[in-house]
Amino acid sequence: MVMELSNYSKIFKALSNEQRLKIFLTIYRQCQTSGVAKPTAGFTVSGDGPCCLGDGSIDRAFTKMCDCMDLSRSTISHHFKELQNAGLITCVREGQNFRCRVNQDVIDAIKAFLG
Amino acid sequence: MVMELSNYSKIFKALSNEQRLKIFLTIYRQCQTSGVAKPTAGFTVSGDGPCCLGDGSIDRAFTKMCDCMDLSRSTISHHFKELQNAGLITCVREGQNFRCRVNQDVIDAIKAFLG
DNA sequence: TCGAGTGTTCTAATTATCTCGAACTATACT
DNA sequence: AGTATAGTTCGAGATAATTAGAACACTCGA
Repeated sequence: MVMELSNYSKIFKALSNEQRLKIFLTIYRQCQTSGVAKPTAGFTVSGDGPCCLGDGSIDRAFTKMCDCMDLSRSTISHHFKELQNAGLITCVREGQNFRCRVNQDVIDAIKAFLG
Repeated sequence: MVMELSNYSKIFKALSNEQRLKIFLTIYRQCQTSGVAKPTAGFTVSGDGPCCLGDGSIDRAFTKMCDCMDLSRSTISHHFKELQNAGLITCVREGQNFRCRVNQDVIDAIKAFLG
């Protein structure tokens, strides 16, 4: 996957906000295509328990995330859009909610980019 | 290497600016500890030739980077500081100049973080 | 169809980032 | 010492990011 440098900076920017990074990790860990939770290695989140989404999906993500992240719906919506815009996640509507998944290609591209 | 989530967002923030990312790549590709240029995979830089630093080191980096990146010395200095602050690079003074290297541990931590 | 729940869009305020230029400090060479 | 070269710090302006709240639109169940 070959991208412009500006794409990479855009991706890094999407992950540069701690709240947004938390959202991304929630999706990444709980909503893998394999259905298996993929633990993201080597980090701790001080003062925070696991996000309240624990049913293996991120249905009703926005509202639930509002509760556990102390951010408004509009802010969470904006963060989701940023992540989508960077190509990191894809969301498809399922009724009232969304089903989101991480684009593994992009993750792999970042890792390749970093050597 | 276990870090707080905030450390990761800090690292991503450091790489989120395209100019700074360009600086980082210049160091990464030309200043590896092995002494071997490490090509960073999977990206193109539209409209830009290779950075003018082509002698295998980044001596006189600031001034040269000013020339080829069209940024002032103070701005470049600031960007270097950001990269150091995030732990991505380490710079030691050598006379009038600096010798910089990328902290491979941090790069590896990012890759592990991304699964 | 009405109400509750969910996500979006717009607006606005606060805060942070990027950048430069000027003045400054440090080093090297003569 | 004097000069040239290198990088730093400070101040300030412009631009961008973060966030909330209000008003809106969509979906589902009764």
